[in-house]
Amino acid sequence: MPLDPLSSTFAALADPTRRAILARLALGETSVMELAKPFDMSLPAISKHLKVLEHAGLISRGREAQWRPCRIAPASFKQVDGWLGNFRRFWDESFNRLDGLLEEMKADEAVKAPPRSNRKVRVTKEKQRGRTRE
Amino acid sequence: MPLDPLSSTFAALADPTRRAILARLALGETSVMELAKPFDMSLPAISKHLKVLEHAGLISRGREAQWRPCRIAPASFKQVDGWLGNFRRFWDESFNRLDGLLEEMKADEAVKAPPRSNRKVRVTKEKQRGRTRE
DNA sequence: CATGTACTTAGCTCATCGGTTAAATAACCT
DNA sequence: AGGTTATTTAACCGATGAGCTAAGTACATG
Repeated sequence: MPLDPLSSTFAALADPTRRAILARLALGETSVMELAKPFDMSLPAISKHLKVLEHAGLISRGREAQWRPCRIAPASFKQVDGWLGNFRRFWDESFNRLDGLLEEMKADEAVKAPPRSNRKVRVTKEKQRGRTRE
Repeated sequence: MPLDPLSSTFAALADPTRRAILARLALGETSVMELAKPFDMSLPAISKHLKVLEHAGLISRGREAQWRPCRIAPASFKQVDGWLGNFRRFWDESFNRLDGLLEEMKADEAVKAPPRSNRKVRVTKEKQRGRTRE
């Protein structure tokens, strides 16, 4: 019965109302009432959607007096992107060129420049998104 | 009744069996029988899963004699990644540094090197993933 | 303390989903 | 033609999911 995290995250994303809520939250933290406004739907329905999103790790909630403000939670988004990365080579042509490019950059760096900052090393590590396995 | 494309794609991804099938297909095109082997599940069940994946645009299928080989279809993956891109700033720190970095690179390039290849221009355009709106 | 505001929980309905078995279809191989 | 292999369709079942209304909880304020 306890669905694995990735499954519950994808399930949560499979609903347009919930994706719209996330889109709203991308603009900033807000209350349940505020989130409910755009939808022609009862408040309990929204409440359920929020519970699903929370359970999926896509949002987190605080409490401020009688309000329960919601905000985007990064972790599950990151996990989804990580999973998606296993397939990135199928559709992102620049992804396939990236290894070569990084090699070239590192070679350039090593020969012609002292590490005047660590930014390029960072790039080699951080831009290699989407290669982690499930 | 006709769910929007993004919803049916996410729904299709919300099942571990289907994600496992996709993982297998990432290794290469193969038949239904082959795909079914790892699972303790009837063949019709697999057939249904494949139909869901196909409907979601995540796979496409050919026909070769009595086999109906399946392969990854890029389009829906790309769409998911595009949608996810709207939220990338919440979890990918390098994403926030990317604009600055690219500016710096272009500046460097313009001053110190003739365009011995177009690779860096390409990067500025193609690495700006995840900024399209739904 | 009483009332109002912001939510959540409970209990219901109906549709969809993931699985089953049994039967049908399709293409190949004597 | 008749059999084997690969895959789908049909019909069913139990569980889950999205929506509703009505009632409950929590905090704030007059």
